[in-house]
Amino acid sequence: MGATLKDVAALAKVHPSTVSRVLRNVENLKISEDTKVRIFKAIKELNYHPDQTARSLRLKKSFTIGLIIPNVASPYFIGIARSLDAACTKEGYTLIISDTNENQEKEIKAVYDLYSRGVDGLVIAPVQDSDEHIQDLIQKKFPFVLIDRYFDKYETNAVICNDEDSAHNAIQHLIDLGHKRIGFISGRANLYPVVKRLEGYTRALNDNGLEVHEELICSSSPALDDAYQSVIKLMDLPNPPTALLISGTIITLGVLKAIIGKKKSVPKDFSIIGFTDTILASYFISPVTTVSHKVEEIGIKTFEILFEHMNSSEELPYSKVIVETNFINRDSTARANI
Amino acid sequence: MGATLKDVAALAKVHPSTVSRVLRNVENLKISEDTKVRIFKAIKELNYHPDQTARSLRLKKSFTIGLIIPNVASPYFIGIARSLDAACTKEGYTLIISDTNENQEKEIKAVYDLYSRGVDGLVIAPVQDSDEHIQDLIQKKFPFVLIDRYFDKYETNAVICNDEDSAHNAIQHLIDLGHKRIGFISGRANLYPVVKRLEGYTRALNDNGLEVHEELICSSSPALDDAYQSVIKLMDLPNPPTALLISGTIITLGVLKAIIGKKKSVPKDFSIIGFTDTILASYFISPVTTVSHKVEEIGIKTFEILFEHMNSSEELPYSKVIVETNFINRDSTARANI
DNA sequence: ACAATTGACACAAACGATTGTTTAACCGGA
DNA sequence: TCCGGTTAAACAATCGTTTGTGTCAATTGT
Repeated sequence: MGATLKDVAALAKVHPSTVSRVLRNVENLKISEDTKVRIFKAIKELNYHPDQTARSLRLKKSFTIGLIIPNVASPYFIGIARSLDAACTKEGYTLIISDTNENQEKEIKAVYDLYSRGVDGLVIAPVQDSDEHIQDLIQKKFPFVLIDRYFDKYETNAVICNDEDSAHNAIQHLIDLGHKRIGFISGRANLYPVVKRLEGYTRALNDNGLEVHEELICSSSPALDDAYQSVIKLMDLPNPPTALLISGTIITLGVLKAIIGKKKSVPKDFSIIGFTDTILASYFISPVTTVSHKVEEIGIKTFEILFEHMNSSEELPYSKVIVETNFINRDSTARANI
Repeated sequence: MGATLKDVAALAKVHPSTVSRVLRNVENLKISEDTKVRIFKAIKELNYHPDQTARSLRLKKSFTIGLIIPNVASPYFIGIARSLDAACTKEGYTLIISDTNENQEKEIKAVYDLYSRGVDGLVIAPVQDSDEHIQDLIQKKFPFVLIDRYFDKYETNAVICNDEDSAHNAIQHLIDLGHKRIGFISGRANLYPVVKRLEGYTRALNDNGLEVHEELICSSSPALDDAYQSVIKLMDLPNPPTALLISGTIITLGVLKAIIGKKKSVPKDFSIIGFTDTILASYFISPVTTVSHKVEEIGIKTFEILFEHMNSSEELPYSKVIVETNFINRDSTARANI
């Protein structure tokens, strides 16, 4: 590599430890102006950059945190990543993003890989197919924060959204427009947000004295074409829904594809509300009314919690933060034409 | 942290070096089955994970590579990142993504930060406002590959696209449809791909005996609203263009916004061709015909080159790979109505 | 039966930085 | 002159691995 502390020390005719102290600006330690100048000159001359690996080893701290998300192509997770990255940078941390592609094995590998690499903390949006690795982190008292998804069965740090209420409100909106047969399209059914949204959906129907029809609830894979197939099936029902609540950006595209494929239109034939907003939602074939997540806030809160837990000497209680959502109306809903 | 080599060695009643050799499966060194078993048992029991930081320090190799891109929200760069990440994982490398937000200062910081952190190689899509840090890497003989963008003034490893030809073909397509006034909308004009596309644009017009009108060439910032403003101006010209070549996904959205804002439609009033495809382009308000980049291939080629350069003892010549593009017709172009 | 080989491991020095502990030089005061 | 107290900087151990070199016993060859 480049120059080391020793090289700098040799050039400045001092001991490496002195260089280190000057660089770290150690207090209570007098260093003469003269040597300081010599040291800084040597650093410039050799273009010295401290070896972070050696520092990490010695300090047992890497100023690095790991982010494990299921899909880096998702505007939602990328939004969180950007916000988290900004927060990290501000405090001198580097963010390592690991993409699991919704694959549990990859997630487990990522956790242990990043752990071995000595990250100071982890942020995880878990696949939720298994959780022993999460429990292992808990038992190791390793600092981490769950985002978007959560395990009801035990406590952890977490930053999640008020999915239940958001879904409830969205459904209420559709009911207020006169819709009675409302479909629910989502990705993998075991994901925490999907579970909560479905609870909100069910509660809203119940509150309004409407029946829950199982055949209107479709959980597919998060793939566009699977969502497409689900919606085609819904539309082919003898008594198809007139409105849809859709969980996820890519899935929303699958829904649009199906509607267009059937020569129907939004909101004339179908009212739809999506979950997870992106700037792109305004520019879809039909702009889509969405429940928008505050990705900025999620990233900031997440870092706050993680930072606290990483830097506290005592053991802190877990924090569970719930971030509110915004309802963004883009007129993809209309009064039911009865 | 967790258990160390020493702990494992103590439990297995051997010397740490023996554990290390067993783990690394060193050849030419006989270890009895018995001790091997004892060691693996100890590893299991202590749930030992080697400290990569210490390994990196000793080996002067971190099995980590850094990717520096201007925008993690861009489907194009994220596509490359995913492909690169897959290639890295296959070879046991971890990818660190750093987002510069098209900011030169951040890029420089990222380069030195990752360098200090001991990445074994870098992949950079440079902002191209300055390049001393790139020259510094060259001089240090540090392995890196430029992607998407390139500096004509010196040689480096690079994986770029045939932007000049692609633009030429796209324009030819429009000319064949009878268009004579064709606009060119792009982000920052100094970017290599933009320069090359503009060259292709100009060459195509010349080839067909058409004049290049400076007022039809707009380079804005890469922001959606700036592109929007540019197009509004174009449309307000006394003699507006009938077709547009657009460089970039977000910019394409700005163009669509402008067209819709003016109550015009695609391709009836304007034929448009975008650069940089994404799965989303099919689902835009108007599906857009695009020049599609093979992000998969870019990622794979990039890793190949970097891998070679990282692991070669001798000094290798630089590789410059040019990846072809695909023209994806989504009927956002039509015959000019003269 | 004795030297030479080899199998199976231990020892110790690195990698580059940090930090508690010494040391050396200097100054003032008695 | 000698002692105590500062000041300024050197010394040395350490973080967890890796790896060249020793070492000691058992085995082999003659």
